[in-house]
Amino acid sequence: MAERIRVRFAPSPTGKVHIGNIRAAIFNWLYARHVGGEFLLRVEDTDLERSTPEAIQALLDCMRWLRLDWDGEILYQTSQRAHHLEVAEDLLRRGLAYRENKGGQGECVIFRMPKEGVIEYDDLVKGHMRKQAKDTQDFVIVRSDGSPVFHLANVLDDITQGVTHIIRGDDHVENTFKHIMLFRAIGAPVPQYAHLPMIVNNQGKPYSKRDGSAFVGEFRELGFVPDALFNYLALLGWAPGDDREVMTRAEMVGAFDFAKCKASPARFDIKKLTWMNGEYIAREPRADFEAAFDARLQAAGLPTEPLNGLRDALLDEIQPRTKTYGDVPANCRWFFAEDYPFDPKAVAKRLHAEGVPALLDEVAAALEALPGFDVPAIEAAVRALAEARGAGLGALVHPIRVAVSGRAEGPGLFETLWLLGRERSLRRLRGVAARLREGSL
RNA sequence: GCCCCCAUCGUCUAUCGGUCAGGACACGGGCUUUUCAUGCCUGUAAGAGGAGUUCGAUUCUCCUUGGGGGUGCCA
Repeated sequence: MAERIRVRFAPSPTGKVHIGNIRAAIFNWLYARHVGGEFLLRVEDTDLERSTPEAIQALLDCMRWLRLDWDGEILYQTSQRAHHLEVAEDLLRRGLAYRENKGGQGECVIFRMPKEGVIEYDDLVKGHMRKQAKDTQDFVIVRSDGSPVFHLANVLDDITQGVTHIIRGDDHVENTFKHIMLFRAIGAPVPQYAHLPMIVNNQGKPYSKRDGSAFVGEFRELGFVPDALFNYLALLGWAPGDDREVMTRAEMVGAFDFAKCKASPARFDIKKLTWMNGEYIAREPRADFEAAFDARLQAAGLPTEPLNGLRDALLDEIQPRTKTYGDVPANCRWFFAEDYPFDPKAVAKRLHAEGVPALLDEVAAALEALPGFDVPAIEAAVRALAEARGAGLGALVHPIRVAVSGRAEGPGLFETLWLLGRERSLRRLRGVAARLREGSL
Protein backbone atom coordinates (compact mmCIF):
# COMPACT_ATOMS: atom_id res chain seq x y z
CA MET A 1 0.00 0.00 0.00
CA ALA A 2 1.29 3.39 -0.98
CA GLU A 3 2.31 5.74 1.74
CA ARG A 4 -0.18 8.46 2.52
CA ILE A 5 1.04 11.76 1.14
CA ARG A 6 1.64 14.39 3.78
CA VAL A 7 2.52 18.00 3.16
CA ARG A 8 2.84 20.86 5.57
CA PHE A 9 2.75 24.60 5.83
CA ALA A 10 5.35 25.72 8.36
CA PRO A 11 5.27 29.48 8.85
CA SER A 12 6.89 31.43 11.62
CA PRO A 13 4.21 33.66 13.08
CA THR A 14 5.34 37.24 12.83
CA GLY A 15 2.00 38.98 13.09
CA LYS A 16 1.33 39.40 9.42
CA VAL A 17 1.08 36.76 6.75
CA HIS A 18 2.86 37.63 3.53
CA ILE A 19 1.18 36.71 0.25
CA GLY A 20 4.26 34.78 -0.86
CA ASN A 21 3.99 32.71 2.24
CA ILE A 22 0.31 32.04 1.93
CA ARG A 23 0.81 31.16 -1.72
CA ALA A 24 3.06 28.33 -0.51
CA ALA A 25 0.26 27.28 1.83
CA ILE A 26 -2.19 27.34 -1.07
CA PHE A 27 0.00 25.09 -3.21
CA ASN A 28 0.48 22.69 -0.33
CA TRP A 29 -3.24 22.62 0.28
CA LEU A 30 -4.05 22.17 -3.41
CA TYR A 31 -1.62 19.29 -3.73
CA ALA A 32 -2.82 17.57 -0.57
CA ARG A 33 -6.44 17.81 -1.63
CA HIS A 34 -5.61 16.73 -5.16
CA VAL A 35 -3.93 13.52 -4.04
CA GLY A 36 -6.17 12.93 -1.08
CA GLY A 37 -3.29 13.37 1.32
CA GLU A 38 -2.94 15.37 4.49
CA PHE A 39 -2.22 19.05 4.85
CA LEU A 40 -0.48 19.66 8.16
CA LEU A 41 0.20 22.88 9.95
CA ARG A 42 3.32 23.53 11.94
CA VAL A 43 3.98 26.77 13.72
CA GLU A 44 7.66 27.55 13.82
CA ASP A 45 7.44 29.71 16.89
CA THR A 46 11.07 29.63 17.88
CA ASP A 47 11.49 33.38 17.67
CA LEU A 48 10.09 34.20 21.11
CA GLU A 49 10.22 37.91 20.39
CA ARG A 50 7.81 37.83 17.50
CA SER A 51 5.88 34.64 18.05
CA THR A 52 3.27 36.12 20.31
CA PRO A 53 -0.17 34.63 20.92
CA GLU A 54 -1.57 37.47 18.84
CA ALA A 55 0.72 36.63 15.94
CA ILE A 56 -0.32 33.00 16.06
CA GLN A 57 -3.95 34.04 16.20
CA ALA A 58 -3.47 36.26 13.16
CA LEU A 59 -1.98 33.34 11.30
CA LEU A 60 -4.87 31.04 12.13
CA ASP A 61 -7.41 33.71 11.25
CA CYS A 62 -5.76 34.11 7.90
CA MET A 63 -5.82 30.36 7.27
CA ARG A 64 -9.48 30.16 8.14
CA TRP A 65 -10.37 33.22 6.11
CA LEU A 66 -8.86 31.57 3.04
CA ARG A 67 -10.47 28.27 3.99
CA LEU A 68 -7.11 26.53 4.16
CA ASP A 69 -8.29 23.82 6.48
CA TRP A 70 -5.51 21.70 7.92
CA ASP A 71 -5.52 18.13 9.10
CA GLY A 72 -4.70 16.99 12.60
CA GLU A 73 -3.23 18.97 15.43
CA ILE A 74 -0.99 21.95 15.00
CA LEU A 75 2.60 21.19 15.90
CA TYR A 76 4.32 24.01 17.73
CA GLN A 77 8.02 23.88 17.09
CA THR A 78 9.02 25.04 20.55
CA SER A 79 7.44 21.89 21.96
CA GLN A 80 10.08 19.86 20.16
CA ARG A 81 13.10 21.65 21.54
CA ALA A 82 14.26 18.84 23.82
CA HIS A 83 14.05 16.41 20.94
CA HIS A 84 15.98 18.73 18.65
CA LEU A 85 18.79 19.00 21.18
CA GLU A 86 18.86 15.25 21.82
CA VAL A 87 19.34 14.59 18.16
CA ALA A 88 22.09 17.20 18.02
CA GLU A 89 23.83 15.36 20.86
CA ASP A 90 23.46 12.13 18.97
CA LEU A 91 24.97 13.61 15.83
CA LEU A 92 27.80 14.85 17.99
CA ARG A 93 28.36 11.41 19.50
CA ARG A 94 28.43 9.84 16.08
CA GLY A 95 30.94 12.36 14.84
CA LEU A 96 28.54 13.80 12.26
CA ALA A 97 28.68 17.14 13.98
CA TYR A 98 31.26 18.95 16.06
CA ARG A 99 31.53 21.78 18.53
CA GLU A 100 33.37 24.94 17.77
CA ASN A 101 33.80 28.36 19.28
CA LYS A 102 34.13 30.81 16.51
CA GLY A 103 34.36 34.49 17.14
CA GLY A 104 34.22 34.06 20.87
CA GLN A 105 30.44 33.75 20.97
CA GLY A 106 30.72 30.45 22.77
CA GLU A 107 30.53 26.91 21.52
CA CYS A 108 27.97 26.05 18.88
CA VAL A 109 27.24 22.72 17.21
CA ILE A 110 28.13 22.41 13.56
CA PHE A 111 26.96 19.74 11.16
CA ARG A 112 29.49 18.21 8.77
CA MET A 113 28.72 18.38 5.09
CA PRO A 114 30.44 15.96 2.73
CA LYS A 115 33.76 17.12 1.27
CA GLU A 116 33.53 15.21 -1.97
CA GLY A 117 30.94 13.76 -4.27
CA VAL A 118 27.71 15.35 -5.31
CA ILE A 119 24.33 15.85 -3.66
CA GLU A 120 21.36 15.63 -5.94
CA TYR A 121 17.62 15.36 -5.94
CA ASP A 122 14.69 15.72 -8.28
CA ASP A 123 12.65 18.81 -7.66
CA LEU A 124 9.01 18.42 -8.62
CA VAL A 125 8.99 21.83 -10.27
CA LYS A 126 12.60 22.63 -11.01
CA GLY A 127 13.69 19.25 -12.24
CA HIS A 128 16.98 17.58 -11.49
CA MET A 129 19.12 19.54 -9.07
CA ARG A 130 22.71 18.87 -8.14
CA LYS A 131 25.39 20.42 -6.06
CA GLN A 132 29.04 19.50 -5.73
CA ALA A 133 29.96 18.69 -2.12
CA LYS A 134 32.94 21.00 -2.42
CA ASP A 135 30.55 23.86 -2.96
CA THR A 136 28.79 23.24 0.32
CA GLN A 137 29.82 24.22 3.79
CA ASP A 138 29.32 22.87 7.26
CA PHE A 139 26.55 24.72 9.08
CA VAL A 140 25.44 25.52 12.58
CA ILE A 141 22.61 23.41 13.96
CA VAL A 142 22.69 24.53 17.58
CA ARG A 143 23.60 28.10 18.47
CA SER A 144 26.09 28.97 21.14
CA ASP A 145 23.18 29.98 23.34
CA GLY A 146 21.93 26.41 23.13
CA SER A 147 18.99 26.99 20.81
CA PRO A 148 18.38 24.78 17.76
CA VAL A 149 18.78 26.43 14.39
CA PHE A 150 16.06 26.40 11.71
CA HIS A 151 17.72 23.70 9.60
CA LEU A 152 17.78 21.16 12.41
CA ALA A 153 14.37 21.98 13.83
CA ASN A 154 12.73 22.07 10.43
CA VAL A 155 14.08 18.72 9.33
CA LEU A 156 13.35 17.00 12.62
CA ASP A 157 9.81 18.28 12.72
CA ASP A 158 9.24 17.11 9.18
CA ILE A 159 10.38 13.66 10.29
CA THR A 160 8.18 13.81 13.35
CA GLN A 161 5.16 14.79 11.29
CA GLY A 162 5.87 12.19 8.63
CA VAL A 163 6.04 14.78 5.88
CA THR A 164 6.48 13.19 2.46
CA HIS A 165 6.49 16.27 0.24
CA ILE A 166 8.02 19.61 1.06
CA ILE A 167 6.49 22.42 -0.96
CA ARG A 168 8.02 25.81 -0.24
CA GLY A 169 9.49 28.96 -1.72
CA ASP A 170 12.41 29.09 -4.09
CA ASP A 171 14.49 30.82 -1.43
CA HIS A 172 14.91 27.42 0.23
CA VAL A 173 16.58 25.70 -2.69
CA GLU A 174 20.07 26.00 -1.25
CA ASN A 175 18.89 24.76 2.11
CA THR A 176 17.63 21.61 0.49
CA PHE A 177 21.12 20.22 -0.01
CA LYS A 178 21.83 20.76 3.67
CA HIS A 179 18.54 19.26 4.70
CA ILE A 180 19.00 16.18 2.56
CA MET A 181 22.27 15.44 4.33
CA LEU A 182 20.56 15.94 7.66
CA PHE A 183 17.80 13.48 6.76
CA ARG A 184 20.44 10.97 5.76
CA ALA A 185 22.51 11.49 8.88
CA ILE A 186 19.46 10.90 11.00
CA GLY A 187 18.52 7.87 8.98
CA ALA A 188 15.16 9.16 7.81
CA PRO A 189 13.81 8.93 4.28
CA VAL A 190 14.39 12.09 2.27
CA PRO A 191 11.07 13.67 1.25
CA GLN A 192 10.18 14.92 -2.21
CA TYR A 193 10.76 18.61 -2.78
CA ALA A 194 8.91 21.19 -4.81
CA HIS A 195 10.25 24.73 -4.89
CA LEU A 196 7.84 27.39 -5.95
CA PRO A 197 9.01 30.44 -7.88
CA MET A 198 9.06 33.70 -5.97
CA ILE A 199 6.41 36.35 -6.29
CA VAL A 200 8.23 39.45 -7.45
CA ASN A 201 7.58 43.15 -8.01
CA ASN A 202 7.98 45.25 -11.15
CA GLN A 203 11.74 45.25 -10.67
CA GLY A 204 11.84 41.49 -10.41
CA LYS A 205 12.75 41.67 -6.73
CA PRO A 206 10.87 39.68 -4.12
CA TYR A 207 7.51 41.33 -3.58
CA SER A 208 7.51 43.24 -0.32
CA LYS A 209 5.38 45.69 1.55
CA ARG A 210 7.17 48.49 -0.23
CA ASP A 211 5.51 47.37 -3.45
CA GLY A 212 1.97 47.73 -2.17
CA SER A 213 -0.24 45.50 -0.12
CA ALA A 214 1.82 42.46 0.76
CA PHE A 215 -0.05 40.91 3.66
CA VAL A 216 -3.20 38.88 3.54
CA GLY A 217 -4.83 41.07 6.17
CA GLU A 218 -4.41 44.11 3.96
CA PHE A 219 -6.24 42.51 1.07
CA ARG A 220 -9.00 41.60 3.43
CA GLU A 221 -9.20 45.21 4.58
CA LEU A 222 -9.31 46.48 1.04
CA GLY A 223 -12.31 44.34 0.35
CA PHE A 224 -10.88 41.45 -1.60
CA VAL A 225 -12.80 38.24 -1.13
CA PRO A 226 -10.85 35.18 -0.02
CA ASP A 227 -11.77 32.97 -2.95
CA ALA A 228 -10.58 35.59 -5.42
CA LEU A 229 -7.27 36.04 -3.64
CA PHE A 230 -6.88 32.28 -3.44
CA ASN A 231 -7.68 31.85 -7.12
CA TYR A 232 -5.34 34.63 -8.20
CA LEU A 233 -2.45 33.42 -6.06
CA ALA A 234 -2.93 29.84 -7.26
CA LEU A 235 -2.42 31.12 -10.80
CA LEU A 236 0.94 32.66 -9.98
CA GLY A 237 3.26 29.90 -11.09
CA TRP A 238 0.61 27.41 -12.01
CA ALA A 239 -1.93 27.11 -14.81
CA PRO A 240 -4.28 24.22 -15.51
CA GLY A 241 -3.11 24.02 -19.12
CA ASP A 242 -6.40 24.88 -20.76
CA ASP A 243 -7.51 28.49 -20.65
CA ARG A 244 -9.46 28.39 -17.43
CA GLU A 245 -8.69 31.18 -14.98
CA VAL A 246 -11.68 31.83 -12.77
CA MET A 247 -12.10 28.44 -11.19
CA THR A 248 -13.82 26.92 -8.21
CA ARG A 249 -11.82 25.25 -5.48
CA ALA A 250 -12.93 21.88 -6.74
CA GLU A 251 -11.74 22.68 -10.25
CA MET A 252 -8.38 23.83 -8.98
CA VAL A 253 -7.98 20.79 -6.77
CA GLY A 254 -8.85 18.56 -9.67
CA ALA A 255 -6.44 20.20 -12.10
CA PHE A 256 -3.50 20.85 -9.80
CA ASP A 257 -0.25 19.29 -10.96
CA PHE A 258 3.38 20.10 -10.29
CA ALA A 259 4.15 19.26 -13.89
CA LYS A 260 2.18 22.38 -14.78
CA CYS A 261 4.03 24.60 -12.34
CA LYS A 262 6.50 27.13 -13.69
CA ALA A 263 10.02 27.51 -12.38
CA SER A 264 10.32 31.20 -13.18
CA PRO A 265 9.28 34.05 -10.90
CA ALA A 266 5.84 35.59 -11.25
CA ARG A 267 5.01 39.26 -11.00
CA PHE A 268 2.21 40.27 -8.72
CA ASP A 269 -0.42 42.23 -10.65
CA ILE A 270 -2.97 44.02 -8.50
CA LYS A 271 -5.00 44.97 -11.57
CA LYS A 272 -5.67 41.39 -12.51
CA LEU A 273 -6.45 40.50 -8.91
CA THR A 274 -8.91 43.39 -8.82
CA TRP A 275 -10.56 42.24 -12.01
CA MET A 276 -10.85 38.73 -10.65
CA ASN A 277 -12.25 40.03 -7.40
CA GLY A 278 -14.97 41.84 -9.34
CA GLU A 279 -15.80 38.58 -11.07
CA TYR A 280 -16.19 36.85 -7.74
CA ILE A 281 -18.26 39.62 -6.21
CA ALA A 282 -20.58 39.73 -9.19
CA ARG A 283 -21.23 36.00 -8.78
CA GLU A 284 -21.73 36.05 -5.03
CA PRO A 285 -25.13 35.12 -3.65
CA ARG A 286 -27.03 38.30 -2.80
CA ALA A 287 -26.99 37.48 0.91
CA ASP A 288 -23.19 37.34 0.95
CA PHE A 289 -22.92 40.54 -0.99
CA GLU A 290 -25.32 42.28 1.37
CA ALA A 291 -23.42 41.21 4.45
CA ALA A 292 -20.14 42.58 3.16
CA PHE A 293 -21.82 45.64 1.66
CA ASP A 294 -23.57 46.55 4.90
CA ALA A 295 -20.42 46.06 6.92
CA ARG A 296 -18.61 48.55 4.72
CA LEU A 297 -21.39 51.12 4.96
CA GLN A 298 -21.51 50.80 8.71
CA ALA A 299 -17.76 51.10 9.00
CA ALA A 300 -18.05 54.35 7.06
CA GLY A 301 -20.71 55.60 9.44
CA LEU A 302 -23.49 55.26 6.90
CA PRO A 303 -26.91 53.68 7.32
CA THR A 304 -27.59 50.45 5.44
CA GLU A 305 -31.01 51.60 4.28
CA PRO A 306 -30.90 53.94 1.26
CA LEU A 307 -32.46 57.39 1.71
CA ASN A 308 -35.26 56.48 -0.65
CA GLY A 309 -35.60 52.80 0.21
CA LEU A 310 -35.59 50.56 -2.90
CA ARG A 311 -32.63 48.73 -1.41
CA ASP A 312 -32.94 45.58 -3.53
CA ALA A 313 -33.13 47.53 -6.76
CA LEU A 314 -30.12 49.56 -5.69
CA LEU A 315 -28.11 46.44 -4.91
CA ASP A 316 -28.99 45.08 -8.35
CA GLU A 317 -27.16 48.07 -9.78
CA ILE A 318 -24.25 48.10 -7.35
CA GLN A 319 -23.24 44.46 -7.07
CA PRO A 320 -22.23 43.90 -10.70
CA ARG A 321 -20.03 46.95 -10.71
CA THR A 322 -18.27 46.47 -7.39
CA LYS A 323 -14.61 45.60 -7.79
CA THR A 324 -13.58 45.61 -4.16
CA TYR A 325 -15.70 46.12 -1.09
CA GLY A 326 -13.38 48.88 0.01
CA ASP A 327 -14.79 51.00 -2.81
CA VAL A 328 -18.36 50.67 -1.64
CA PRO A 329 -18.75 53.73 0.60
CA ALA A 330 -17.22 56.14 -1.90
CA ASN A 331 -19.08 54.61 -4.82
CA CYS A 332 -22.57 54.94 -3.44
CA ARG A 333 -22.51 57.29 -0.53
CA TRP A 334 -24.99 59.64 -2.19
CA PHE A 335 -27.68 57.01 -2.03
CA PHE A 336 -27.33 56.83 1.74
CA ALA A 337 -26.47 60.34 2.86
CA GLU A 338 -27.47 63.87 1.94
CA ASP A 339 -23.93 65.13 2.12
CA TYR A 340 -21.89 63.75 -0.68
CA PRO A 341 -18.58 65.00 -2.07
CA PHE A 342 -18.21 66.44 -5.56
CA ASP A 343 -15.43 65.15 -7.73
CA PRO A 344 -13.60 68.34 -8.83
CA LYS A 345 -12.80 66.96 -12.26
CA ALA A 346 -16.38 65.97 -12.91
CA VAL A 347 -17.60 69.36 -11.72
CA ALA A 348 -15.14 71.20 -13.92
CA LYS A 349 -16.04 69.17 -16.97
CA ARG A 350 -19.80 68.85 -16.60
CA LEU A 351 -21.09 71.62 -14.40
CA HIS A 352 -18.84 74.57 -15.13
CA ALA A 353 -20.31 75.01 -18.57
CA GLU A 354 -22.48 77.68 -20.07
CA GLY A 355 -26.14 77.45 -19.11
CA VAL A 356 -25.88 74.48 -16.75
CA PRO A 357 -27.80 76.09 -13.87
CA ALA A 358 -30.72 76.90 -16.13
CA LEU A 359 -30.57 73.44 -17.60
CA LEU A 360 -30.70 71.78 -14.19
CA ASP A 361 -33.70 73.91 -13.24
CA GLU A 362 -35.43 72.95 -16.45
CA VAL A 363 -34.79 69.28 -15.79
CA ALA A 364 -36.15 69.68 -12.28
CA ALA A 365 -39.28 71.33 -13.59
CA ALA A 366 -39.80 68.61 -16.17
CA LEU A 367 -39.42 65.88 -13.59
CA GLU A 368 -41.70 67.70 -11.22
CA ALA A 369 -44.42 67.84 -13.83
CA LEU A 370 -44.33 64.10 -14.37
CA PRO A 371 -47.53 62.30 -13.37
CA GLY A 372 -45.56 59.25 -12.27
CA PHE A 373 -41.91 58.86 -11.33
CA ASP A 374 -40.61 55.63 -12.77
CA VAL A 375 -37.67 54.81 -15.00
CA PRO A 376 -39.50 54.90 -18.36
CA ALA A 377 -41.19 58.20 -17.48
CA ILE A 378 -37.92 59.76 -16.34
CA GLU A 379 -36.20 58.62 -19.49
CA ALA A 380 -38.98 59.97 -21.70
CA ALA A 381 -38.89 63.33 -19.93
CA VAL A 382 -35.15 63.73 -20.23
CA ARG A 383 -35.19 62.72 -23.87
CA ALA A 384 -38.02 65.10 -24.65
CA LEU A 385 -36.18 67.92 -23.02
CA ALA A 386 -33.02 67.13 -24.96
CA GLU A 387 -34.99 67.20 -28.16
CA ALA A 388 -36.72 70.45 -27.26
CA ARG A 389 -33.37 72.06 -26.65
CA GLY A 390 -31.93 70.58 -29.81
CA ALA A 391 -29.18 69.00 -27.76
CA GLY A 392 -27.77 65.52 -27.58
CA LEU A 393 -28.80 63.33 -24.70
CA GLY A 394 -25.29 63.43 -23.32
CA ALA A 395 -25.50 67.17 -22.90
CA LEU A 396 -28.19 66.60 -20.28
CA VAL A 397 -27.20 63.28 -18.81
CA HIS A 398 -23.73 64.24 -17.68
CA PRO A 399 -24.57 67.43 -15.80
CA ILE A 400 -27.56 65.76 -14.18
CA ARG A 401 -25.49 62.85 -13.00
CA VAL A 402 -22.78 64.98 -11.52
CA ALA A 403 -25.37 67.23 -9.88
CA VAL A 404 -27.20 64.45 -8.06
CA SER A 405 -24.25 62.19 -7.27
CA GLY A 406 -21.14 64.35 -7.37
CA ARG A 407 -19.47 61.79 -9.58
CA ALA A 408 -18.99 60.99 -13.24
CA GLU A 409 -19.87 57.35 -13.01
CA GLY A 410 -22.49 55.14 -11.44
CA PRO A 411 -25.60 53.19 -12.36
CA GLY A 412 -27.67 54.29 -15.35
CA LEU A 413 -28.89 57.85 -14.94
CA PHE A 414 -32.61 57.13 -15.16
CA GLU A 415 -32.24 54.34 -12.63
CA THR A 416 -30.15 56.63 -10.47
CA LEU A 417 -32.86 59.33 -10.41
CA TRP A 418 -35.55 56.79 -9.74
CA LEU A 419 -33.55 55.18 -6.93
CA LEU A 420 -32.96 58.61 -5.44
CA GLY A 421 -36.65 59.53 -5.57
CA ARG A 422 -38.34 62.54 -7.04
CA GLU A 423 -38.21 64.97 -4.13
CA ARG A 424 -34.56 64.32 -3.44
CA SER A 425 -33.60 64.52 -7.09
CA LEU A 426 -35.36 67.86 -7.50
CA ARG A 427 -33.77 69.24 -4.35
CA ARG A 428 -30.29 68.23 -5.47
CA LEU A 429 -30.76 69.52 -8.99
CA ARG A 430 -32.00 72.91 -7.76
CA GLY A 431 -29.50 73.04 -4.95
CA VAL A 432 -26.59 72.53 -7.33
CA ALA A 433 -28.04 75.09 -9.76
CA ALA A 434 -28.18 77.63 -6.95
CA ARG A 435 -24.66 76.88 -5.79
CA LEU A 436 -23.37 77.23 -9.32
CA ARG A 437 -25.02 80.61 -9.67
CA GLU A 438 -23.52 81.89 -6.48
CA GLY A 439 -20.21 80.40 -7.45
CA SER A 440 -19.88 78.17 -4.41
CA LEU A 441 -19.33 75.00 -6.39
C1' G B 1 34.11 36.45 -5.77
C1' C B 2 31.96 31.43 -5.74
C1' C B 3 27.55 28.05 -6.15
C1' C B 4 22.46 27.22 -7.82
C1' C B 5 18.19 28.59 -10.58
C1' C B 6 15.32 31.35 -14.23
C1' A B 7 14.27 33.70 -19.42
C1' U B 8 7.15 33.59 -24.76
C1' C B 9 3.02 39.97 -25.74
C1' G B 10 3.70 45.60 -20.59
C1' U B 11 1.78 41.49 -16.86
C1' C B 12 -0.04 36.17 -15.73
C1' U B 13 0.32 32.20 -18.99
C1' A B 14 -0.67 28.00 -23.29
C1' U B 15 2.68 25.43 -26.58
C1' C B 16 5.56 18.87 -24.27
C1' G B 17 10.21 19.91 -32.88
C1' G B 18 6.19 21.43 -37.78
C1' U B 19 0.95 26.48 -34.61
C1' C B 20 -1.70 32.33 -38.73
C1' A B 21 2.62 31.36 -31.45
C1' G B 22 -3.57 30.69 -28.34
C1' G B 23 -6.14 32.73 -23.79
C1' A B 24 -6.61 36.29 -19.70
C1' C B 25 -5.41 41.23 -17.31
C1' A B 26 -4.18 46.08 -18.89
C1' C B 27 -4.49 49.40 -23.10
C1' G B 28 -7.07 51.29 -28.03
C1' G B 29 -11.49 51.12 -31.28
C1' G B 30 -16.71 49.61 -32.20
C1' C B 31 -21.82 47.92 -30.92
C1' U B 32 -25.65 47.46 -27.05
C1' U B 33 -28.34 54.60 -30.34
C1' U B 34 -26.37 58.64 -21.74
C1' U B 35 -21.92 57.75 -18.07
C1' C B 36 -19.77 53.67 -15.37
C1' A B 37 -20.10 48.44 -15.14
C1' U B 38 -21.57 44.05 -17.77
C1' G B 39 -22.00 41.59 -22.53
C1' C B 40 -20.51 41.04 -27.63
C1' C B 41 -17.14 42.34 -31.80
C1' U B 42 -12.35 44.06 -32.61
C1' G B 43 -7.08 46.27 -32.65
C1' U B 44 -1.90 46.89 -30.75
C1' A B 45 1.59 43.53 -28.51
C1' A B 46 6.03 38.14 -27.47
C1' G B 47 9.81 33.58 -28.19
C1' A B 48 16.82 38.36 -24.94
C1' G B 49 21.38 37.62 -28.32
C1' G B 50 24.73 34.04 -30.66
C1' A B 51 26.27 29.17 -32.09
C1' G B 52 25.05 23.89 -32.53
C1' U B 53 21.70 19.36 -33.31
C1' U B 54 17.70 18.59 -36.99
C1' C B 55 14.54 18.30 -43.24
C1' G B 56 12.54 21.80 -39.60
C1' A B 57 13.48 25.07 -33.59
C1' U B 58 9.95 29.14 -28.91
C1' U B 59 10.55 23.90 -27.85
C1' C B 60 16.85 19.98 -27.33
C1' U B 61 22.49 21.34 -26.21
C1' C B 62 26.27 25.08 -25.34
C1' C B 63 27.91 30.19 -24.78
C1' U B 64 26.77 35.35 -23.83
C1' U B 65 23.61 38.83 -21.64
C1' G B 66 19.98 39.96 -18.13
C1' G B 67 17.34 38.75 -13.62
C1' G B 68 16.69 36.11 -9.06
C1' G B 69 18.30 33.02 -4.93
C1' G B 70 22.21 31.33 -1.71
C1' U B 71 26.94 31.89 0.51
C1' G B 72 28.62 28.53 8.88
C1' C B 73 25.07 30.89 14.82
C1' C B 74 17.54 34.76 10.14
C1' A B 75 13.75 31.60 8.78
